[in-house]
Parts: sequence; C-alpha cells; structure tokens
Amino acid sequence: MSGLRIKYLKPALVAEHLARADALCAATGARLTPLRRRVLELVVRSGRPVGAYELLDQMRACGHKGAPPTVYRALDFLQQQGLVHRIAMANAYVACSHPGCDHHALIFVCTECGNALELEETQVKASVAARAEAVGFRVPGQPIEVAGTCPLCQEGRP
Amino acid sequence: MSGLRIKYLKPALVAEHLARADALCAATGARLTPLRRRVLELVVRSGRPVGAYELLDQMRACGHKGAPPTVYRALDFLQQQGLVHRIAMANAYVACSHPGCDHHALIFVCTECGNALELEETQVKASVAARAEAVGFRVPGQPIEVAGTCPLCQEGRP
DNA sequence: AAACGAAATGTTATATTATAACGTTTTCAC
DNA sequence: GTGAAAACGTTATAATATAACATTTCGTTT
Ligand SMILES: [Zn+2]
Ligand SMILES: [Zn+2]
Ligand SMILES: [Zn+2]
Ligand SMILES: [Zn+2]
Repeated sequence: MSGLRIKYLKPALVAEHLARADALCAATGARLTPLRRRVLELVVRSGRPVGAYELLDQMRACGHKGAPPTVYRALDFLQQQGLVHRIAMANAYVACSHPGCDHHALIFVCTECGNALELEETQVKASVAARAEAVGFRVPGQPIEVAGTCPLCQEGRP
Repeated sequence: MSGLRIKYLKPALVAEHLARADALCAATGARLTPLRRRVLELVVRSGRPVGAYELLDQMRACGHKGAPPTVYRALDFLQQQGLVHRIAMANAYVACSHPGCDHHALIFVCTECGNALELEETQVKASVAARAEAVGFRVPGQPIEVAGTCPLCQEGRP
C-alpha cells in the first residue's frame, strides 16, 4: 500500500447510498442513528477501504469528541446491517457496493494502493460451497477477499 | 473462537514436515536457521493457526529470550519460503499442509474453534482468476480464506 | 588466517488495531 | 410518566505488529 491514491465518491452518489441505507434500516426497524449515519457517510465518501482510526480522526476533525469504541460500535452496527464490509486483510472497512441485496460478494483488494472492488458473484461462491460441503464445512455468505493488483497499479500508477 | 480445541500434531508427522522444510530450503539455498526452524516446529506442532505472541510465549517457555521481532521475522521468512501461511482473518499463522507444491490453496477457517483446513484447489481458483481477468485485476497465487464452521463445531462440540 | 560485507539476530521502544468495563443518556413500549 | 433496553460517553487496556539501531554470525575474498 505504497502510493495510496486518494479518491472520493461524488456527493450525488454518496447521497444515493445514504438514502438507500435509510430505506433499508427503516424497512427492518434498525436504528440508523445520526452517529451511525455519520460514520457510514465517511466510509461511503472515501470510496475505498478505510481504517477505524482514520474514521475517528475525521470525526474529530468535524468537532465530534469520540473515542475508539464510538467508531467500532458504529462499524459493528453497519456490518450487521450489511451496509459495510470489514476487509480483514487490510484491517479496514468499506461500504457495501450493493447493500440490501442478499449478495455473495467477492472483493478484490489491491495490495499496492489499498483500493477494493466488490463484485456480485455466483460462480466462485458456488465452487466454494461445493468444496465446503465435500469437507463438511458450513459457510455463511460472508464476502471472500482476494489479494491482487488493480489495473491502475499494474501500469506505472499514472 | 470460544471452545478452542487443543490439538497437537503427532511427533512423527512433525518430523516429516520439518524434514521436507529442510529439503526445500536446501534446494533453494534458503537458510532455515535453528531459530527459524524452531518457530516452524512450533507452528507445525500446534496443527492449527497460532498467534505470533502465542509462539513467542512458547519460545520463552523453552528458555529462549526473545522479543516480538524475533518471531515476526521468522514468520516472514517461513511465509516467503511457502512453509507457513498467514490467516489474516484470525491474525494467525498456520503451517502449509503441502509445502513445495506451487499450490493454489483454499483455507477454510472455523470461526468457532479457530481450526483451519487447507485444500488444494483448482475450481475455485479458476473461477476467481476468470473474474479477476474480467475486471483487470492481477491475482497471484496466495491462499484464499473462507470463514465458516467446521464439522466438529456444527455438532455440539463433543 | 584476517578482513570484509551481508545477513541474521538481539534489544528497546513504539505504532496500530481493537475491546473491556462501567457510567450516563436516550429511546421506546407499556 | 415509568421501567427496561438500547445507544452513547469515557477511561483504560489488550492484542497485534513494526521501526530503529546495535550486535553477532556467516560466507567470501584477499
Ligand atoms: Zn456487499
Ligand atoms: Zn491499486
Ligand atoms: Zn499451503
Ligand atoms: Zn470448529
């Protein structure tokens, strides 16, 4: 993760994402409180996997007096609602690219720049499920992370 | 990872694993020093993913005066040689089940007991590779981790 | 053998990520 | 309104990992 390209989502897309989150939580009765919504907004806006302390810093920069548990609790909630995924290999959190869909996600994570690409996937999940059944493992629908190099980083990062 | 079942590999299997590591490193010219070999032995013996500090404690219990870098450096080396895999989702390290083979591994990790099962896989890797190519990602042959529940933990862990 | 440079290890300190524990406030059903 | 549950604030600490630099070991060259 050397040359981390800064990339922000367009405001319109952020608003759309948040509106969908509002609708989803309203439908399920989950409470997307202002605090949680603020954290989600920060995750969505960054448009890439972000660390918890990075989010915490942004919260503080906006005048919020918070401690780590604040952010981690919000992230836990957002993960439960399927609005955010944790990328274990990067210790980072990324907004789900298609929340609400009971999806089987495949997430490519670029080890150069830290960006991630989430795909709706059936083929990979099917082959994993088949292999899992063969050895008796039960696998829920959590996203599968795959490390790699993104197209931009394959060229000399322009 | 509540009821972590303790499980040790049989001494004969450990010796076999170490012998293979010796042969592999001899062939490539990599220096499997006593320290590195000792760390590998501890990883192999435990027969499941183990944390770096867990290994450090075991080193110390055997009279070795070491600090975290000691273990982390050895683990780095062992990973480079393909003798050990890091399980990102568990912050743990596990001995490769078939070192030397240029394998495409799929690792099922039980979130209940922490055990892991490494499989030689072609179907899953093939579908991942196809998907990666479609979006321009380049994916090296690192193991893919899949969270799940192992057969033993599905029953009431006997 | 002596000298040299590179690799490995020792050592200390610190960075990074995440959670425990407990008190206070807010929310919601009754 | 009242009580219970959920959410949030706050402090401290756990767990994981690395930076930085000194020392030792090792293989090679002279
Ligand atoms: Zn998703
Ligand atoms: Zn990239
Ligand atoms: Zn392996
Ligand atoms: Zn299990």
